[in-house]
Amino acid sequence: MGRGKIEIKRIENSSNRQVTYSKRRNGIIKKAKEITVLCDAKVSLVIFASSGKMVEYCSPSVTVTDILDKYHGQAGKKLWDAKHENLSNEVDRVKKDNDSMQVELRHLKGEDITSLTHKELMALENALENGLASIRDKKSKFVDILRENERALEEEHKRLTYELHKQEMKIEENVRELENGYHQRLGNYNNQIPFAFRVQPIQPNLQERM
Amino acid sequence: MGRGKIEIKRIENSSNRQVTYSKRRNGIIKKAKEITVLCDAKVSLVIFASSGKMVEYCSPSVTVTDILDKYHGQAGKKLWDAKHENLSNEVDRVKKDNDSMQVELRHLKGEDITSLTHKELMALENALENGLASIRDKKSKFVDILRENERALEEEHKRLTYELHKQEMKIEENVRELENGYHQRLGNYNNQIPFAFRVQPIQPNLQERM
DNA sequence: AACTATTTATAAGA
DNA sequence: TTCTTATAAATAGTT
Repeated sequence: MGRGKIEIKRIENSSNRQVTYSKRRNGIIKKAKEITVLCDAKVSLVIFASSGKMVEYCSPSVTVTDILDKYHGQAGKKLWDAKHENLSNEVDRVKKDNDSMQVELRHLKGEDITSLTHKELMALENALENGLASIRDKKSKFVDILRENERALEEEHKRLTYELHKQEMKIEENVRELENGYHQRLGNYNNQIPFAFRVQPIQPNLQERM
Repeated sequence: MGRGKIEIKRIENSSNRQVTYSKRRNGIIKKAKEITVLCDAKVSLVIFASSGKMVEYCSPSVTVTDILDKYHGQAGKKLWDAKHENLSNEVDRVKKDNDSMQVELRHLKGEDITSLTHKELMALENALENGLASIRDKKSKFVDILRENERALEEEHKRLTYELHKQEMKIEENVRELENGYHQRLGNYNNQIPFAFRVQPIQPNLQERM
């Protein structure tokens, strides 16, 4: 890639060699940066000129630890971590917090999101907020209604039970009276009963209100 | 240097990213070898794919030990700092995660809903939908229970009404009989009444079931 | 260090 | 992954 093709062998002219070194070194470092960004890769690059001068490139987040791990197993990591025990502990602690919150979030959250436009989202947000609010409202009103219905039914039941009981008492009284021969009071008694025991719907509009 | 110019930014398509990684990794290694030969340089090159897989190139006669020795001399401190910085960054990053999750939780609970970003809104939308679904579910179960209670009460009411009606009939019959002078039947009649009108709780566990 | 003719690398498409 | 090929990028040699 130049005016002429070159063989890959040591450049004997020291000045040319120096120039080529400089150009290619920059080229390699540029490539290293690019692959880091383009491909999510991590690069550790160290180049020594024949003069002994060193240049290096490390992707963010790549450390010597990574290289040490390769050559010395976990020893290197442990060595470094020992010096950063506090920091590591904090990382672990906060990560634990993170995990528990992530669990909580996952419990509260739904499926993945398909791509929507901003406007659609805003509209959806409003709709959902309104929906939630009105549902909560509706729910609580509904519950109130049902509770009221229930209360009314229980009321009615008590009343009927009471009326029945009263009825029973009167019957017993009638029996006693009849046995005592007070025939003339039965007519009055009969007139007192029917009103209380008319059969009628208790909550005729209950379905509508739900 | 391809069919089209590309921006140096993360390649989102993972398959393209993998292919590009593979090509460029080979390219960088080739360049490293070339500069080694052409310019008498020494190169240590370690590349980690995002998958974690590592490849490396070291110029002949350069060992990692050599490089580490150099580091200890020239750049050791820098690397130590870099390591420290990485940990600090990680702490910061995880703490940031924490904060954002806390905010998200608050949002899901309906607090601080104003001023949300696009993504937050999308996530919130889903969460709200799920919340709605579970509320509806809970609501409908609750309604079922109340409906059942109501049905039972109406059942009871009907039964009581029926019993009262029966009672009334019998009373009328008694009246007729009394008027006709069938005094001896009243003793039997009196024995039939009490069972039906015992007062008892209709739904003793109603509160629990709500 | 700039310039540019050329080579080389590689993005996109099979 | 590998091959192909049009094109972008790197760079050898020159100024």
